Amino acid sequence: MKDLVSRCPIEEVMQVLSGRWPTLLIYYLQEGTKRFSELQRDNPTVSHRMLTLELRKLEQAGIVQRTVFEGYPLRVEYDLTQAGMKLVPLIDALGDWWMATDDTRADMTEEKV
Amino acid sequence: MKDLVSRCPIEEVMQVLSGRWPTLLIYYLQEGTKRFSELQRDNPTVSHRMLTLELRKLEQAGIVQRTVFEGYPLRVEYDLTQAGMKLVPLIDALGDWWMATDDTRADMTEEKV
DNA sequence: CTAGGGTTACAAAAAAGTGCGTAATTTACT
DNA sequence: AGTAAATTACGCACTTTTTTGTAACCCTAG
Repeated sequence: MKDLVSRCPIEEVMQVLSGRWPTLLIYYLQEGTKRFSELQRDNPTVSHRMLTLELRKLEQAGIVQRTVFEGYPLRVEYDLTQAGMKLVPLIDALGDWWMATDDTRADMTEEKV
Repeated sequence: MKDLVSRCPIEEVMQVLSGRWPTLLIYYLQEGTKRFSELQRDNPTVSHRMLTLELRKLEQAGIVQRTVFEGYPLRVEYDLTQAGMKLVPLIDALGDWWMATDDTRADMTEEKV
């Protein structure tokens, strides 16, 4: 992520949501408060490092709230913020659009015989 | 883009829309039919390689229609498909959300003094 | 020594940029 | 008239940049 001085809101929001993890994390956080390790379990293929990086990015973007509970072992909880929750239906709408346009699309899943 | 066998529509749609160019290209194509070179002019920083790759991806995803007019110099036109046009308001909604949540966000644009 | 939630340095992989080549016709120059 | 150059939309190979993964280390109470 370089400049983020794009003047175009769509470009900016896509900079946050682009990639494999952001929408997935939002999806899982939609289920409720989650701890770091729960998110790891929800998504076994994300590396430890990516998970921290992406959560930080979402936090900076005001989508995710990070709460640290001091004490040992350390506990950190993640939730969607108000803004993050408002984003959920928009992302869902994209998923719905994708499913609805299934037929109009060259099948990208199989044709690699 | 590796497998795209994700079973999750959101993951799949994000695989198409992720990155800097897809939404931008959709935005410019929304203005009407464009030729390759026009899109290049609309967006001076995209390399011709990326432009071809991204347009092909959008074509495969059923978002963009590519029409070749034989003859020399070769002419190729790009438009949004019906499905592509339906996607536009969803992307706009993301932009609106981004602007609306401007205040709830750690300022990512300046703080690098 | 473990758990939890990291950070950091280094390495591998993926994505993006660069520049040359191509086609057939038109325009430009001499 | 003859040759050179430009045009359009790429493809291909190569290099650079960016992103992601790996592994090691940190901290502290129990």
